[in-house]
Amino acid sequence: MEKQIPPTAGPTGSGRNAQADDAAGHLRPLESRTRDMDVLDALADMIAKAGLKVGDRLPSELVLAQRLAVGRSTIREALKSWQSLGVVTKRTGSGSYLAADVSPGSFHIPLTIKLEGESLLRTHQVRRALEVSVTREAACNATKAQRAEIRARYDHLMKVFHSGEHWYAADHAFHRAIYDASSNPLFGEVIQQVQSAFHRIYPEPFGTTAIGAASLALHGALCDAVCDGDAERAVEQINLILDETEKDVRRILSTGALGADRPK
Amino acid sequence: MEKQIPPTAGPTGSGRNAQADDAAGHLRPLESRTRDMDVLDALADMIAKAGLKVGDRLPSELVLAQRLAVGRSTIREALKSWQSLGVVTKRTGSGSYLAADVSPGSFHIPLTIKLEGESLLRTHQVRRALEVSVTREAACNATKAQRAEIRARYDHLMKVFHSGEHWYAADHAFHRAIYDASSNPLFGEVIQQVQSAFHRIYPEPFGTTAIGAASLALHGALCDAVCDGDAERAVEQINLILDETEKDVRRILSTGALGADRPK
DNA sequence: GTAGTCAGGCTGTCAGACAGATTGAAGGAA
DNA sequence: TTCCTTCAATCTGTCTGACAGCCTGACTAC
Repeated sequence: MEKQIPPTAGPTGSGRNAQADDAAGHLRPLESRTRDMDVLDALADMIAKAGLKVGDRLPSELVLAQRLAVGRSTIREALKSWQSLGVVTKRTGSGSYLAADVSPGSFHIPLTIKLEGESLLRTHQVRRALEVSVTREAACNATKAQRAEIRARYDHLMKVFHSGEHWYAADHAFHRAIYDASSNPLFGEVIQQVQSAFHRIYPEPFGTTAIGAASLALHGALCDAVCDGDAERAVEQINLILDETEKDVRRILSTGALGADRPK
Repeated sequence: MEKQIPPTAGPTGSGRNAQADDAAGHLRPLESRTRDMDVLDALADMIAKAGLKVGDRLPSELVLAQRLAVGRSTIREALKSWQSLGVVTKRTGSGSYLAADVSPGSFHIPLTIKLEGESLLRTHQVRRALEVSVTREAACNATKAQRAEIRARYDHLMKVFHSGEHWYAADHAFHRAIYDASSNPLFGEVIQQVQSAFHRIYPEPFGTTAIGAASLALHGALCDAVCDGDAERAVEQINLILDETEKDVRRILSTGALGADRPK
């Protein structure tokens, strides 16, 4: 609560030699280039040039070490970094597989979340804040093709729902179409990551029982509003949908279905 | 656009053997317990029991390896994980330092962001969505002590500003007090992480030139509104503040101060 | 009190080794 | 032919030992 910037807190020098302190205040700790970082840069370069896609296998650690002329430990530490950041997945005895886009200029930040009793509700509130914004943007800025895509996704969701199959993926695709239609793809990224955190706490697809014709109707209204470019009505609808979800979350919380869950 | 869940995509089985697919849909890949994870669990336990705080130094790798009866490589890989997740900071020749709270039940998710021309603006838009919500919550739910804290932070900011010293830390502390006053600490976490991404793209404290009496007045109005519990006015003020910031961002973008920046 | 020097501790990196998992191909059975 | 078993090559996970370079604190000189 007190020291916001533990490292490099530095000056705030109050008194003598103020000018020197002031000058030092403009300095930032220069990151000592370690070897792992160089390895990661090289790998990112390799991935781009070789055109590796998500799911593709990377060369073995031994090969990478020999090619880059570094020890295998260094390669392993570099890959460990990417692994914990979700960029690659490692399979013992098999290899390392690309799990996210490493297009030049994409980077990764870690997000720390405390898991407490009401964390489900909290992630949901964060989601709501973002969903409202992204829905408004989508309604205002979507192109014609994007509106068509949204409608197609909704039609598909409706079909899947009525067929009695799993609606989860279709619902996901529908919402994702809305994220994509907003001019800011970052919203979708953050929402999906927050949702993934949500589902890491409570793994069930969740809502399986509650979704029904009512929810589907809300989705339909949302689809119409976004496609019509009616931002206010769209926001209203997404809030209603999120209200339903929140009701589910509260029900889960009250039944205490969430126990000694220890992620990671 | 199609496969939302690349790993474990599984069923969506359309047709025969639907029930079997249905059952499999409830399965999730069980993470093979590797040694690093056990090490991290042990470390988290140690940190909790020893009461280590942010900034404290962890035991040396050698000591940890001997105590846990594992090789130093294993310790190093575990710490590498935490390092890339921002939980610890490593200093060559010195040791590993705790950089984030590892309270039992906190976990971390990676966030992938693509860095493009307008990414500064995009992170700012995400921040706005979250700031608006957190400000509203803070205005509605803050306790008396929290309101007092907010006011104290503002007073401090004003003092620092008028003294001509660096206002960056004080401004940060002021906003953070508002995050803390909302009943949902997750907002603050996400905002700060998004901001950290922002500053990784554009490292300057930024706004150094633009902040002035006008911005300070806006902060004052925000402080008053939150302390009065006037949510609507508070939201209005935070939007005005963010408008100013956004103006700065657009100025930076237009001057092309952002060049071949390659984070990580 | 400031600056130089030095020893001990610690991290970064490498090489070599081995167990266990995985995979794809060879070979045998139906 | 097709399916199943077996097996060897490959790869990751982990450990050990080693050395260079950085950091820290203590001691010393001015």
